[in-house]
Amino acid sequence: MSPTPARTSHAAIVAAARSILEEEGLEAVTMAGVADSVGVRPPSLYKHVRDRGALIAAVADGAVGELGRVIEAAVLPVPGEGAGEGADARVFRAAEAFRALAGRSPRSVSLVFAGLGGDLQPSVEAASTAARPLLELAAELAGADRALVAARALTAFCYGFCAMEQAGAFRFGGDVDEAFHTGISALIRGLAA
Amino acid sequence: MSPTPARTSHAAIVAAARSILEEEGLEAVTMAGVADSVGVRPPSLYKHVRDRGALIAAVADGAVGELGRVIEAAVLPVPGEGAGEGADARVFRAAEAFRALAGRSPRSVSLVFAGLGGDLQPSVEAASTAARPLLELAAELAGADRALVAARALTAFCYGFCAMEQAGAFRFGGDVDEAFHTGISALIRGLAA
DNA sequence: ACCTGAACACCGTTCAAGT
DNA sequence: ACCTGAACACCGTTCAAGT
Repeated sequence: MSPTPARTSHAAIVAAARSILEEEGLEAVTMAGVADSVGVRPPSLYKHVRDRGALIAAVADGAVGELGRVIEAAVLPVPGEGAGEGADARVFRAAEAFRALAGRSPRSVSLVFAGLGGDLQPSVEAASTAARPLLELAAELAGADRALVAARALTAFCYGFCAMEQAGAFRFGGDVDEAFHTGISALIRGLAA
Repeated sequence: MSPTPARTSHAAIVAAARSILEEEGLEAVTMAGVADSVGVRPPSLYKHVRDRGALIAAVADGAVGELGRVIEAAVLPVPGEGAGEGADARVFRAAEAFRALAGRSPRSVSLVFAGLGGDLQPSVEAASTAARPLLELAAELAGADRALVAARALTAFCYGFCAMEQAGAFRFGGDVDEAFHTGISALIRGLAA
């Protein structure tokens, strides 16, 4: 029926863009490069995405979704722990999961929080579903009235630390793992007070 | 003597690049735009800077220097405070100074810590002289053996928070000032323990 | 010694033309 | 309905030619 069946798809294009982003950096996600990677010519991409900005925002949406799922899984109380774990231990695990994802997909994570210099962010819907598990846990840790404030502080620390780590900003030697663990523990302790 | 006197300079070029960075973003700092702004043609820039990457690294060097001076000033104990201030109050002021600079020059600050997606960072020398005042103060706060770890945690929180704030990542309402103050206070309290 | 125009390979994006 | 080549305005960078 259709005169020309689609030779690619929105999903394939976004996936190609994300893998180029991680492997070569944001300035390498080029309409020509993405087109090449999905096997069409650059102008064809415009049948599936509005422009380069919208494509990058779609990548950010995917990344924030993955971050939300990773944190949601990390936050579950581990079974067989007797009376159940404290919120502090579960926040610690969430922070470790954040950092592990940042280690695997550093540029996607930067894209989510800092837009990497552009102004394309994930959609508010994607961001708010991703944030829910941490917000609930933050309420347990710091009280319902301070949940938003506590979640923001935790996220800021994790993002800032991981962004600096991945950018190679810790250049004076020393134990970077220890700095992360000391920092997140101090923050948790201070927020629980 | 010289057949053609210089019509611009390294300093003027870096200053123009920085102001374009802050006003229009990193992708707008273009060799053509910078050349136009200092009154020469693009090829002339290559007599003063190696290439666009080196120019942006020079902007990062200037920004990290300014950050160091701003923190150094904020960290001085205020005179006439009786027995002298605690390290906690002075760290709090340093964090506020960081955030104030990030409010004035958000893209320069991101450039310093995250390279804004590229891999051009400030030089190690510029970074280490800028870091010195905070490292000394961190030693007072957390003990000499934990100074580096504490300084890294404080910097990560400040940078992460400010980067998110400037990127517009706090989109669920609430009081952003309160989140910053609560977070930095919690971190200071936890690190002092 | 510095500046310039011309040139090169590359961008993102549009559009008329193909199937 | 989707894909394509050609075209446009723009990048960064090089280089021979001017003064």
